[in-house]
Amino acid sequence: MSATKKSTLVLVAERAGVSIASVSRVMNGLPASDAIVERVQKAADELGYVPDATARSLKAGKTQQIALAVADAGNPVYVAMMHEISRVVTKAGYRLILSSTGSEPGDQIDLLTNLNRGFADGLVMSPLKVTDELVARIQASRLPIVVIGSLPGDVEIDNVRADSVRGVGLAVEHLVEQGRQRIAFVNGPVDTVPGAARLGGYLRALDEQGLPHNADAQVNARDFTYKAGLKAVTKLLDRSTPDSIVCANDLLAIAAIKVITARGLRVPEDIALVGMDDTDLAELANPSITSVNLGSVKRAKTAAKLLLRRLEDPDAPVRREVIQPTLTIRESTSSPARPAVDPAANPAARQAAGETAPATPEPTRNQKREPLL
Amino acid sequence: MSATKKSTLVLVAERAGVSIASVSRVMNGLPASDAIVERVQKAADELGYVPDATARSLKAGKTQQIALAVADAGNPVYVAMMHEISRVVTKAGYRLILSSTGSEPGDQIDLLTNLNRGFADGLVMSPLKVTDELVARIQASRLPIVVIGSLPGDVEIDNVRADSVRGVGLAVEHLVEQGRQRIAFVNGPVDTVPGAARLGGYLRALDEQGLPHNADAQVNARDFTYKAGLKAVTKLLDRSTPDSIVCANDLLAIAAIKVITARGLRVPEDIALVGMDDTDLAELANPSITSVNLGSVKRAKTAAKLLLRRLEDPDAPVRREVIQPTLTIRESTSSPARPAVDPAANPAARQAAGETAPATPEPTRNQKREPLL
DNA sequence: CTGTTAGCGCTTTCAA
DNA sequence: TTGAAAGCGCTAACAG
Repeated sequence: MSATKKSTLVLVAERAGVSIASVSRVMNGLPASDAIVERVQKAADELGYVPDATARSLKAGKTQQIALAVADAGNPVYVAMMHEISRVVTKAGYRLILSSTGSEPGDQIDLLTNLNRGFADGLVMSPLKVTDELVARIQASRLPIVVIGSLPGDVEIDNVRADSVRGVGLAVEHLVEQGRQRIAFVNGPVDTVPGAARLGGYLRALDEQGLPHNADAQVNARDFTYKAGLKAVTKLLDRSTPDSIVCANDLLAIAAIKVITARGLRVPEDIALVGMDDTDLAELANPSITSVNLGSVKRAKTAAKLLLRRLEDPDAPVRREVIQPTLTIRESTSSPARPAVDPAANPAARQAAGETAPATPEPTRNQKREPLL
Repeated sequence: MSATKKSTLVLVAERAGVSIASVSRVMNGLPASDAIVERVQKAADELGYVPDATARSLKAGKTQQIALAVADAGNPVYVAMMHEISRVVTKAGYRLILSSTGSEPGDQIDLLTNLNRGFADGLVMSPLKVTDELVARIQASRLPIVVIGSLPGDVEIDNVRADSVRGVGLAVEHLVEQGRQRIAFVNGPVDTVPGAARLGGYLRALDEQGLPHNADAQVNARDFTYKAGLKAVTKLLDRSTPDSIVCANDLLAIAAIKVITARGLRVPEDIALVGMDDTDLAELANPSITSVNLGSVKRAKTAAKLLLRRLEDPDAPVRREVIQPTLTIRESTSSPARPAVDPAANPAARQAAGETAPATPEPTRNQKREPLL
């Protein structure tokens, strides 16, 4: 299986007939006479010597490793962020350690304790739930930590977050512009940071648009997954007839497509759909999903850079960055350009007009309205 | 930002009034008198002492870290494998280092050199392309390496692979059973290990089924991505009229759905579809995609365990495992089972049967067919 | 049972 | 310029 034994400074020094200090200098490009450089290089090559990372770390007090902790590793948006962080820190000469944690604050706290073992020089984390204790622990940490996601008040922690309130606002505004009035909301758990923020954004956006709040038009999935989304959307459609839905992430939006089309309704004609996170899934979906881009990649990149900055300057002032959202418009909200305005032939327009049922019978009506699930 | 300075064995020893050896023993649960245990524990608690991982590593010659190198980190199947490996090694007390590499063998070779720096105890890798040099380097590696994916001949490297030839066979057989005869194949690059294997499987399966080879019915996407898939499928449909397509992975299959529906054709009625890898995407797609499960999670798990085994027994015999594929049947190949009841009256049932539109004209039909792209 | 001591492999004064 | 030597924080002989 394996081969040549591991070679060390000492071995190289012996072979080159110099001191270990000289070998070290040559390996690090420090000044040395040509003669020594040459002999050391030769010996090192022959022995296939490469400096040991652990020994270096011990000596330097740095590991060149950065840890990443995300709660919901199954969500494509975190995968995308992970890749971006990996890219940035690798370029800076760091290795990335994946510290999968559960979604509970306790898990993250365990991780913080563990971090003190010094296996990494810093941490990027994106907690789904933030408790006072977690915040306290982060602040008390000996190692630099950058948090992705909203943090309460004015805690002095390097932080980069999305403006998801504004993000939901963009979604709602867009739908209103498309003539939608009954805008439902499929959220994840509201005891999570994103869940709470997105709900707040939804309610605020309704107010801004002068639309009424309607409890029946809101539903919370058990978590931010596709499966939970199926249940939530089913529940939603069982008790209300929205002309559009804002989903708190793209997975929930995909679930919405499934449920909607399974009921014989169409996206976007009958129900328009906006997702959030603007992950690859939004593009892959059929129809593709208009999605609020919360700048996940940019957040990831910024977070990584913030950490690198603090690593080289521990006394730099704390930075709290907010990434502005944008809206990527796709098929799920593209209003069908209908030539003649015959409400009966166009359920979306009909609903937009605030009419729940036409006075005259209409062929597809019963089929479409019939509750199926 | 930070807080209490780092505390070491020495600090704890001083505070407890004992030797550092005693502290070490207590921290490691080695025999010690109750009195000492108590005093050390107290001192350690007060100082918030946790043993330093780097120092331990240097002493022990082990890092408790495992590196993972996958070429195509964007592909959901690798993400799934990553999670599984993370799960398994974490449970065994290892940290996982993500070593993203490019798809070229050169990148992987660089990584192997780097591995010799000893930042990890072992490596799990899944190279997209395998050259003789890469194989040689793996064999010459001082550290245990497990390769996920096919390896040439009988090289003595711990290895776990999928039987993708059989996998494609399952797909083709299934389609034939569904009455499909003109089975096209959308592959990725054939200069990759999976690309080559899947092509081989396709040709062989055609032979076994007594179906003719048809060059027009085969196309290779530039890579295994959605985007490349769009192009490839477009090209395919421009020059042939298959009644079904086997796609070399789920991303390509999703691309196929897009292109097919954009042309006003239906999946599965006009063209049935089988993907490969059986990722979450296959379930999320609309219609959901029948997919060959190549045991990615099981492969990942097996690979991780193989590595752990070798870590504790470097002289264990080399193992080469093959994971058998299965087929997960979903909507994209479900033959429309027409119920006695009038399908038009029940859209959900129609959908569940995998039928997007009935054969006979029906009011909403045209709306549904309307291509959105 | 407990303390002393010698390294793990490296970087970095400090002298020469 | 080069070498000798002192540790980084820990574990594991080895004495006592």
